[in-house]
Amino acid sequence: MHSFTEENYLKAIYHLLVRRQSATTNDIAASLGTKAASVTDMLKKLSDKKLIHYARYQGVTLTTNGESIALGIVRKHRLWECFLVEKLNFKWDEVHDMAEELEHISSAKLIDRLDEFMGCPAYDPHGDPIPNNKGQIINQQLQPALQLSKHQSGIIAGVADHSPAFLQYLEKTQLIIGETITVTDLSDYDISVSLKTTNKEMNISREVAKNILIAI
Amino acid sequence: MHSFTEENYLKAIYHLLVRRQSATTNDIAASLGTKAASVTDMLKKLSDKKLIHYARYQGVTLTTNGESIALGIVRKHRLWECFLVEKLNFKWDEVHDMAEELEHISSAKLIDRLDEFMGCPAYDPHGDPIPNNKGQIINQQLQPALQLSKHQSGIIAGVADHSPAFLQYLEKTQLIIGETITVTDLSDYDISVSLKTTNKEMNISREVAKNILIAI
DNA sequence: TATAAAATTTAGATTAGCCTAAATTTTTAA
DNA sequence: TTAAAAATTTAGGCTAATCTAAATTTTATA
Repeated sequence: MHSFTEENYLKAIYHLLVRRQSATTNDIAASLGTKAASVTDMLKKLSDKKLIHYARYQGVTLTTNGESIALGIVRKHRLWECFLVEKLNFKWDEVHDMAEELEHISSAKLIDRLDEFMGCPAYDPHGDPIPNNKGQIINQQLQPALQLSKHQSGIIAGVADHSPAFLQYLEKTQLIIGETITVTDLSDYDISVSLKTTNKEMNISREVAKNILIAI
Repeated sequence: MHSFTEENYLKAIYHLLVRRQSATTNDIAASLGTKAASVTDMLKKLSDKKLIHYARYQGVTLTTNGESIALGIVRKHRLWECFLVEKLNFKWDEVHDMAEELEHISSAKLIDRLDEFMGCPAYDPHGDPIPNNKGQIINQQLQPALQLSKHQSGIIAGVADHSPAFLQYLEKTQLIIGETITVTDLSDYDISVSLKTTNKEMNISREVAKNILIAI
């Protein structure tokens, strides 16, 4: 099959394309914690294998084949996260590193059985959609809570920041997936957003509001 | 931590020491599917890391540290096999290769949670004992069914051959872990062993009888 | 629109793990 | 007990993935 390294490159490229519509050498290096020169080497190899479209100095996109491998990795990552949270009782901020290893377990049969065991979930614990075994994935239309206008309500459906620190903050303040929030105040000169949930009212920073994603 | 390769060497050495009381360069090479020269290279490295006791031309043994790493890998392998069989409904002849990958997932917390989730099983689906999280393992006293004398009974508790072909044969003939068998005939010039189980009587070859392990 | 800055690629090395072929040591057996 | 066979190690090389430093290309800006 493909090496862990190749899989990680394809996944990083996939995420960059989804989140920023482009994947450049430097961006890939930053997201993998390697150097640009190493990325260039790997881009040549992935290009030779027809997993990416690559022209020197021009950035990359995934071929159909490359994208389907990337989606397979994403599927495994997210299904394992479901398992870790729902069956092994891990918190949503604890599972990323473990899933980062588990996503490279190769058996397709295993992942399909795991999918079944988990009841074929559509979303992982962070609200990210799980590709099915054909590589089809729900195209989420979410917006940052910061874009809600005063008195507008929405349901928390995802996060734009997956860092443990942010996830722990949300857990602590009960701003979790599925919760309905209503913006009570939002002013230009104030650095915070006021909102209420089912149980309480609170203030969050604009930075936090930017990273809480609302279903449209 | 340690590389997958190092872990695989330590595990192979552990199994050789358990099964044959010695681990030589050629044996290690054979069990890992590599060449003796490669093994020598790795033995030097493991010795430098104080994971094995190694003197040129003399074979190896594990240090306390090396053995505890090996037992950790064995623990993970066998717990994942339990999970695959009991939760994901795989057959006992299908799980080896998947467990071979899963055993390298590093998180100790994950494996302890998995242990708990599975109800802290003492044995894996093939009857092999599972080390606890302190590296303690039940020392099994088993004997090949071939050593039973005529009219003697015993309970199948393990297998000496883990190959899918052998496991499938046992499955098909219902000679599975926990089954009580009684030897009805066993003669020097006959190449087969006659026995009866709860439901039926049958003949098995001496080769098969040698690989079925009975609790003493 | 030239030129400085930023981004990217190339060149040349390094490390882990593996290999083959040759040399060495140990074991076996005549 | 010594010569042949077997086991093991050494020597020298290969590949994948990484790095730094230097060269090249693109982009931004004065």
